[in-house]
Amino acid sequence: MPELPEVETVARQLAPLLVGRTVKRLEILDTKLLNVSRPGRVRALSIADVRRLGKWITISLKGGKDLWIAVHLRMTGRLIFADGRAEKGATKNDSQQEDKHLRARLLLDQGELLFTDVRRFGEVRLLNDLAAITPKAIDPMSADFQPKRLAELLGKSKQELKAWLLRQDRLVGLGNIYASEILYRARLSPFRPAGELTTKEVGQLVKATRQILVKAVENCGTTFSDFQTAHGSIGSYQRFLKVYGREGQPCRRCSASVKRHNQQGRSTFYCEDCQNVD
DNA sequence: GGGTACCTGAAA
DNA sequence: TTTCAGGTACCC
Repeated sequence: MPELPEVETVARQLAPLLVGRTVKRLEILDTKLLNVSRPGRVRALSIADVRRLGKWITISLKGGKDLWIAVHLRMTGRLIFADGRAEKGATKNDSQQEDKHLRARLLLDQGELLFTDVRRFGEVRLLNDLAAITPKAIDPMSADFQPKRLAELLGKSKQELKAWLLRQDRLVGLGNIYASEILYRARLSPFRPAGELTTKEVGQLVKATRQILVKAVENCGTTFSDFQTAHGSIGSYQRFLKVYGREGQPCRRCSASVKRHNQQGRSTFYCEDCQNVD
């Protein structure tokens, strides 16, 4: 579920809620989360910082030895802050559903952070440093993301552009929704060989990527089915999606029917006319 | 590089 | 019953 804008949203919302709090303990409820060794180490440390690192959310703990809690949401992970007071709005049914998928919880001096994950692909790690999860690839929201740099990365790749955009070893953070949206905005075919873009097209790609990501972050990401922000509310960028999930509906620019095509086991949405697809 | 697997649940 | 899902690790 979460791509860069959703992860950024969660990190930004969690920061003011968590920074300065003291950790009481970390409870691991899902035996699949084997990467967390000696969770007792977090006890009495205070939270100094919360940020996004690629698609990871890192919580930095200070006091004695430095430690980081890192969370990857994968497809259906959620990090929700609960202030401890009973939630009047939530029905009993909702909370029971939530409990069923509760995989870990971080208890604080005030409130707690809940990690829930339906499909159990998500990860929680306890790290002494961030080396293992620090991406070598470029973050498309950073100042390093420039046309010249992207052109170098694209090189002479023959891989289809949509598939190339999903490769986290070149760019970190794009996923299946935003890859389609970005290509639509840049008016580029998802099937073009990545290394054959002209200089002008690489420029369009950079511009479209920045614009889409900025607007998605401003709108707290996209909620299709699962995604929730740290407050348990949903994102609103789905209102702005031009092609993703719109198979058979008219293109908002030219009215041609939006197409869906399976590319390496994943759905790609596009407009044949606007994106010059043969 | 491209398929397949990991897991669960909702929708077709 | 089958297909699909905001991700990615691991196999040829």
